Order: sequence, then C-alpha cells, then structure tokens
Amino acid sequence: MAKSKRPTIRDVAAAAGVSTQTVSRVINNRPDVAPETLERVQEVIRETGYAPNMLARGLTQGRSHQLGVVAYGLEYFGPSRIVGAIERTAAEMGYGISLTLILDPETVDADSILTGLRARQVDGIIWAVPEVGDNRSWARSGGIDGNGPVLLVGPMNGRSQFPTVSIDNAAMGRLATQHLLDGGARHIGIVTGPMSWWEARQRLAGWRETIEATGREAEDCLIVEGDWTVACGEQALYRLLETCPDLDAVFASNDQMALGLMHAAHTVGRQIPEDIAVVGVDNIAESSHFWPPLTTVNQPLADAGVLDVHTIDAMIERSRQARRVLEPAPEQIVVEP
Amino acid sequence: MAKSKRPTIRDVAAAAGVSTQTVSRVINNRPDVAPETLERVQEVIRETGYAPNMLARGLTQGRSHQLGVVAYGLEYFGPSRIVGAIERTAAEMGYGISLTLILDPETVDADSILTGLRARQVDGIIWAVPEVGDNRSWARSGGIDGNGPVLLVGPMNGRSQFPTVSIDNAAMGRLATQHLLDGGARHIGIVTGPMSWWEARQRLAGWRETIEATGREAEDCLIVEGDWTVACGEQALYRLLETCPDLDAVFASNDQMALGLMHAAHTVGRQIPEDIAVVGVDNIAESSHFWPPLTTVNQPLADAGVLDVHTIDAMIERSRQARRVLEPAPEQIVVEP
DNA sequence: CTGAAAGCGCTTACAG
DNA sequence: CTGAAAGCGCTTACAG
Repeated sequence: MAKSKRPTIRDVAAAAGVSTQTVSRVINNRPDVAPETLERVQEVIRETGYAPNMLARGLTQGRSHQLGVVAYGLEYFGPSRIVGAIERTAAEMGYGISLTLILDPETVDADSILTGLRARQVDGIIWAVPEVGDNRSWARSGGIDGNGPVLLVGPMNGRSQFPTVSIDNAAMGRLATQHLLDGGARHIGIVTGPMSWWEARQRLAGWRETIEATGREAEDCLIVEGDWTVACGEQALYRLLETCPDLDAVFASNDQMALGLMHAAHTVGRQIPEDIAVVGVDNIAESSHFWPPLTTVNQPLADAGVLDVHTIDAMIERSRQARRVLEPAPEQIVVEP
Repeated sequence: MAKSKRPTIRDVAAAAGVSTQTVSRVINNRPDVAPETLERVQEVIRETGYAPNMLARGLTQGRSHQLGVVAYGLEYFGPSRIVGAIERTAAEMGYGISLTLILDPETVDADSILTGLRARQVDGIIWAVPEVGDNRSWARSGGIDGNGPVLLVGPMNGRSQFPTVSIDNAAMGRLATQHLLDGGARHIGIVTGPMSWWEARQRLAGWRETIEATGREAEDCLIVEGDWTVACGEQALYRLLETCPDLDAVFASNDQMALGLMHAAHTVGRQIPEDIAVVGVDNIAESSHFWPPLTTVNQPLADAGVLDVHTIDAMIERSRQARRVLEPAPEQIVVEP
C-alpha cells in the first residue's frame, strides 16, 4: 500500500482474467460485453480503485477531454462568474478545464497562448479575454491556423473568423439610459469604461443612441471616461457636475463606478435618486445594500457561460465528424441582458 | 494549410534529417547536440510551428506538468485572489492548471475529486476548499491514499496528514480587535462567519482572546453569527444594538459584512467611527471608498498563492527523487496577516 | 554527438 | 462476445 503504483489496464485485465481491450470496453461502457465478464471486471476495478490514465487515453483518441479557458481579471465580477459557469457546465459534460489567466489584455500574445494550449491537446479553446485595443485582430484576420475549435467570448469590433458568444453591450446602455429617461431624467451623464475596451464603447453607443432617440443631443460634456474602478466613479461625478451643473442622472458602465458615483454624491450633498439618479451594470451582490439600493442592469453571465460550453462542444463534435472541415460560416451568438 | 494535421516529432526529424531522439534532445534543451544539428532542427521547428504533444510527453515521463487546483467560491474575494496567484505562479514555473470548482464545500466528495484529478495525471493537487463541517476529516485520518502530492490550503482543525499552507486566522481576529481597543472601544461586538467554517471559528477565537486579555469578558451577547454576506452584516448590527446598547465597536469577519454593518449604522443614525467603530477583513477594492473608509485586515493572499505553488512543486520534486518516500513529516506553514 | 529499440497505457480496426 | 496486433507521439536507457 505504501509504494503501490497506480494500477493499469493491464493489471486489471490480468486480475480479471481477460484481455486489456475487454477492460477497455468495460470502462467505456460499450454494450458488447458478456454480463458475467462485465461483472467480474467491474469488481476488479472497484477493488483496485483503477482509473484509466487520461493521458494515454487522450493520446490514442486524439482528444484530451480538456477545454482550454483563457480569461482576464478573475478578481472582477464578470470574469469570475463566466469562468465559474464554464467550469460547472464543462464538468457536467465530462470536460476538464485548463485555465490560463492573462495579466494584461492589451498586450496578450494570442498566438503563443493558443499554441501552448494546443500542445496540451485541449479539445477546444474558450477565449474569454475582452477586446481591448486591437488584441483581437488575429480573430478578424484569421491569421491564426484554423486548427482546432476556438470560441470567442464577448463582443468584438468587426466580424470574427471564429464563432462568438457575447452579451449585447449596446443593449445594456440602452436599457440603463431608457430607465433613467423613464424616471424623468433630462440630463443623463455617462461614466464609461476605458475607451480602448470594445465593451465600453458599445455601452456608450447604447447610451448615445437612446439619448438621441429623444431628439436631444448626446453632448460630449456628459461623457467621462472611467477605468471600471470605484475611485474613478467618484472623480467622474465631480467632473460631470462641473461641466454640466444640470446633471440629474448618470449611467455608470459598471457597478463599481456606480458605487463611486454614489459616494461622491453623498460627499457633495446630493440625494440619490432625488437629485441624481444612478444606474449601474453587473448586479454585484452589494448593489441592493447601499443607500439607496443601486439600480443595475443584470448580465446573464451564467447563461452565457453555459452557452459557451455547449457551443464549443458542438464545434468539437462537428470538427471530429468531418475531418475535412466544411468551413461552416462562424456563427455569432448574442445574448440579451 | 487547410487540413494540415499538426506536425509530430517524426515529421521534424525527417525534415531535419536526424532521428527523433535528436529532436527530443533539442526540444528538451539538452546540451549534447552538435551546434550545427541544433541549428538545423530549430529551424525546422520554427518553420513547421512544431510543438511537442504534452499528452505523449506526459505518458512517457509519468508527469503531466499540470497542477490540479480545487477551489470553492471563485466569485468571492479570497478564492479568486488565491486562484489567480496560483495560476500566475504555476505558469511561471511551467505548470498548467486543471481547475475544479465545487458547489458546496460541506458536502464535497474529496475522494472522487482527488481520484479524478489523478486519472488526469496531475503532478500535484492544491486543495483550496476551506474546512467546513468535517469536510477535511479525510485529511486528518489519512484515509485517502498518499499517492501523489496533495497540499492543503487554509487553516484546519487538528493535524493534517498532508502539508498545509494557511494564513493565521486567529491573528486576524487579534489584529482587528486590538485595533479597536487601541481606538478606545470598550464594548466590541463581532459578526462571525458561519460557525461551521473553521476560519470563522478562528477569527472568533482571536477576538475572544484579545478581549479576555484585557480582563474583560467576551460575552455571548456580543457575538452574532453571520454568513459572510452584506445582508447579514446589516441584520447583525440591529441584533447587537438590541442585546448590547453600549456597543461602540464591531469586528466584522469579512469586508462584505462590514459594509452591511455600516449601512445599518447609517440607517439607525449612528456615526462611524465616532459612535461605532468597524474593522473588517479582506481589504476589498471598495473598502477605502466608503463613508468613511473601512479599516480592514489585509490577507496576504497573493503571497500565499505563490507559496502554495512553490510548496507543491517542492513536494513533487521530492516525491520524484525518492520513489521510496521517506515519509517526511508534513509541514504546516502559517503565514501572518 | 547520434541512433535503433523498447515502452509509457491506452484505443482502434481487424479477426474470429 | 472476445483477443492479438499495431499504433498514438513522445522519452528512456543502451549502444556506438
């Protein structure tokens, strides 16, 4: 028991008095095994605690039953939920997760990460790094070999050569802004995310569109660029109040910045929502526990995560069916908030 | 380019006019290769984009260069930081991460998870699920085969059969409580985490110890059990003020609950910190942006994550050196907050 | 410095 | 229903 190496399929076969491929049939639940043989082999497996070596299995099958997941910012709300939902769904479907976290989305070297993951023989790759700067140019140009399924998560500028699953960020901006309009707001400011982020630009677009639909102008002085943090949300309100003293509402592109805004409002003695109404995005756990509760746009991150895995699984199956890929038009799936 | 399968070591060998094991030497940076040969092989590798199949390599070497990481609650502060730090450090050291997330720490089946991870041939396992209820009894009894390195992360009740890296939770309680005492507080309440959590009990113990060191009694009416959420922090303050009207300070066992407390204090018109001082734990990003800034105990989570990986790596190396394990006494490493 | 042989632990056709 | 053979893509001794 001390130095016993893990048993192999050969050990099990010997102990059960059958060949290794019969054991293989048993562990793969194939039907063509005599009931009695099945029983005996299973008994041995139970006794020895045998578990097939996934490396060996992967080598012969040409698949690892692992999904490569590339993400940024696990400490933030969105990514942690997405990765959590992906892992859960993947586990249910028999996939393991090989996680790669990147430090800076803007300078990420997609090529080397994809190559590394493929060397690990992952069956498919879920790329959940947001588009920042031109860090997805590789996905538009198709400069990366089409070898092995890659799913892009999150919206991106232009058309991807790869299938994409994303939540409609412009709709988030529209929903939030419409809510503020419905509440009677006339001068609605916005704190955006960093403008290098496509998601941030989309939320801004939704805000602008909704304002302009009322016949008013989406003035530049109503826009402050933020960086997703509480601190900048705070500064943003001071800026907005300076440039637009009539301000009566703000759309914060995420909840963190919304909290900063509320902090600032409190500091300068403006009541929320009476003086200034605020809407955020994310529905973080704290949202409903502030003075007053924060109104926020909910992102269906869990649903999106489930969809991510189902989609990549379908891609994997498809690519295994037809070795000669039919070059199916990449589908762009968009989920509504 | 369309249907090109990935090249193998054999393809590279053929193209370079050498044997496969010469290529093997090159990709493993072994010194005994003629400069000219080295050059030629590297050239072919560059041209073909060859990357060794890690499954095959793992099969022969008996190691996958993957670490199994088991965690709970990626959406919470602590776990997301720990996992992030582990991934970063692992990547630097050449390990991939196979992530397993569990849904309920109390009912987790350690045996089946460890078995599954080992079937994937991970080189070592980092078990970062907190001790809740008796979900670590397996680690005390050693009922699990000692096969393959396992590192436990987080403090636990009693002695583990496996090495452990943890942050001193009792010290967190002591630091926080002492800070409140130093600020002049006389009646210091506590909102604990769920008492089924060992970490929560340790923070409570630190609070109790520090109170009693002053010669006062750590009365039961000063203790409210929470569940780590903002909502319960809020309720907790109401409860405490009822049972102890003299209350002038509270130690919240995490920042979320501290925020809830502050919300409640605001609601009932008590000033912080004048009327009631609050200290939390975690140092979440929002801490410093509330009215007033929250004082909090910082957990060195990133340091701990780095230490986790270095420790498991050392365990892996040791177990590979001596096949006949010397049964080294498991070390229990404790990091101070 | 380099190569022929064997083997890691499985699965995949192929026979029977 | 079951087994002998070959092979997945590497690395590890072992020769030279």
